[in-house]
Amino acid sequence: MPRRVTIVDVARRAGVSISSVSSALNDRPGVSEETRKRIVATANELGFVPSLRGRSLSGRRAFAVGLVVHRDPDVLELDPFFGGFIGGIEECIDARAYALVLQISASSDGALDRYRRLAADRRVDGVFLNELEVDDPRVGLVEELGLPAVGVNAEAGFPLPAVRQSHDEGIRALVAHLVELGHRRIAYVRGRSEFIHSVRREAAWRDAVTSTGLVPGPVVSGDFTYAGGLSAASALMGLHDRPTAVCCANDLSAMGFIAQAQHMGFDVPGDISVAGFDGIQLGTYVRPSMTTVQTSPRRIGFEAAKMLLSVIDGETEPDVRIPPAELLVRESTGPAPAEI
Amino acid sequence: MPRRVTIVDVARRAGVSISSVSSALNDRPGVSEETRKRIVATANELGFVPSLRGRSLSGRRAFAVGLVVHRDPDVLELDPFFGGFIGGIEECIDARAYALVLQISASSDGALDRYRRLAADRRVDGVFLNELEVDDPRVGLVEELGLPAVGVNAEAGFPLPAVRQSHDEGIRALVAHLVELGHRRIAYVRGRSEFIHSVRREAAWRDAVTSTGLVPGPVVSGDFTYAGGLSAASALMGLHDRPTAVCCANDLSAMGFIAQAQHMGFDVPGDISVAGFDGIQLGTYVRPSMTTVQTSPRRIGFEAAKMLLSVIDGETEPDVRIPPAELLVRESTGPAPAEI
DNA sequence: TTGAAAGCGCTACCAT
DNA sequence: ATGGTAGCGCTTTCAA
Repeated sequence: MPRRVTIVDVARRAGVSISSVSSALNDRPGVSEETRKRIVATANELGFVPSLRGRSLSGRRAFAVGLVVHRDPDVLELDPFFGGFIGGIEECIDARAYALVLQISASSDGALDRYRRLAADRRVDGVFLNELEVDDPRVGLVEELGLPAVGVNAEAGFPLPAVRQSHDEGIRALVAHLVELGHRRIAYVRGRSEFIHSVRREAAWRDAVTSTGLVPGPVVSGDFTYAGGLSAASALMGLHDRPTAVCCANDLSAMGFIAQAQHMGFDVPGDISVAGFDGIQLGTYVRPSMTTVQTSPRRIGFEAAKMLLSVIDGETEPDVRIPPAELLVRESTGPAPAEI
Repeated sequence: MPRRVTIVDVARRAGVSISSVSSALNDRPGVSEETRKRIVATANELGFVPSLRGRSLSGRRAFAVGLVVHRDPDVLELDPFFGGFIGGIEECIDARAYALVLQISASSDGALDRYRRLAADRRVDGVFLNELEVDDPRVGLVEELGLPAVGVNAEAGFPLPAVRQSHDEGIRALVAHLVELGHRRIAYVRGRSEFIHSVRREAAWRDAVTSTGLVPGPVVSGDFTYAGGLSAASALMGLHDRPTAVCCANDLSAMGFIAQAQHMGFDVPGDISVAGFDGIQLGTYVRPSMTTVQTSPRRIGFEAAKMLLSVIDGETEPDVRIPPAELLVRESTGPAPAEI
């Protein structure tokens, strides 16, 4: 293993001082164009790659950002959201030679410790705050730690810079679509109410239904899971005045709902229209293919990363809005049954 | 933002030299028990957290390991495997204060560049080589880069240390299970043949079938995807001598297969028994619940991380074998139909 | 047992 | 425009 080429080697070879090399390579003023060229050439010739560690220690930067995923150890299959989200982050930070440090915290309280350690070790220059909860303790924590952070799909009044994709328009369009199909009893399968995006989606559904003059149908919990969707269907489809359409908080629970409804002998969408939320790949292929509201995890990741890097650079960033999630009509929604 | 507490502060406060502090805090010999205690106490009192950057620069360690996930940008929903795998890695490395750097490389050739950058930046001390392909170029690359690496589910003769979970026993048990149920025409839905685990599973299936004295049934591609499973079912179930049972390379394609078979009017498992591979959560809930061979991503991640840390420490590690993947009989497999 | 000091590789400031 | 040099915070010899 040959010794690493350092800035000293470049300086010596180019016949200049290391400070000139540093300035030249970082596009800082104070070097003549001529010397800069020579230095760059020498650096290339020698295959010089500045040491991240040296830069980190000196420049007080980790050149990395952190994402803490809060998942139960038992349910450690990552949400479909994360693939795109992380892909978007990467797409952005890679161009600036940053890296992503991923942490998975099994226990709920453990998550906060991860942020503390990340900060104590100065392992990252900033973090993403996603899957925000109501009164999320992380907000206070990052402030206390002095850790730059950006929120993802935060509620209004969120004290930190945040990127948001509105769900309201998509949900409104979905409800309008259902109403147009003749549905009058539209139920909702909610997610876990500690998450603000869960609360927000439900509120959007309620508003949308109400604003068409209808009374919101029954609401049951679906827990964002397939199993939750199954039991939600059992509950709703057993009702006396059962709904003719149902909006689910995410695609996974919608898939469970459809499976259980079919199992109970109902036709989808003949007897019951079911819509999901997220726009996961699978929804394209299942039968019936799933009507959903498609979000943009990749775009969100990209913008959040861009924002985080700016915040790290000390800029005060205005919030960013991603174009709203859009309704995707497929086969799981159809005309309301004539009678019931 | 108060200035960070450094080793100098601790040394001064404890009335010793910084080298003594370093030795004491790292459990190195050369400090009396008495001084060590005093130093530890002072460090705690001051809330001293050693700077990762200082340690990195001096100790030539990044205290991080890397995982490059190779995914198409369009299919950026992470494989269910990764959740558990990453969880296992974390569980292991967290105890040693290492962190995981995750990269997602959109393009195929880009993946190799990620390893190069990771190595050039000395951003990580080692990497995981997973989803190994036949003649995988990464093997030569990490050797050339001098980057410590461990393989995950590598083939025999793999030149680097590797952790493996045998699939053969599970697949053999699965085939035995099907044969016992009276199946004689057992087909296979393969994954993408560039992956060695894909090749390996198919070979295991073939061996298992052959060793029971039967002739292996038809093999079609399922691409590891739900959509692939759909088309595999179209192909196989349209055959004149169609199989009565089918083993799929993974759960996702099995789900697609089941959906399409049902759509074509076949009963699962009445007309066709379908088995998956992986043991993803969803398989528990779908109808019929899925017979599968359950792997241990978390355990694999844990052992791979443990091995990688050892390799980084310069130890020569023997390969590790995880207990074999086990057959999980559920509802998607049943007695072979009497006639056809 | 203890401590001084030399790195590690860079950035940034201050002379020249 | 250039170069010298003092950090950054730690580990690791090597003397004392």
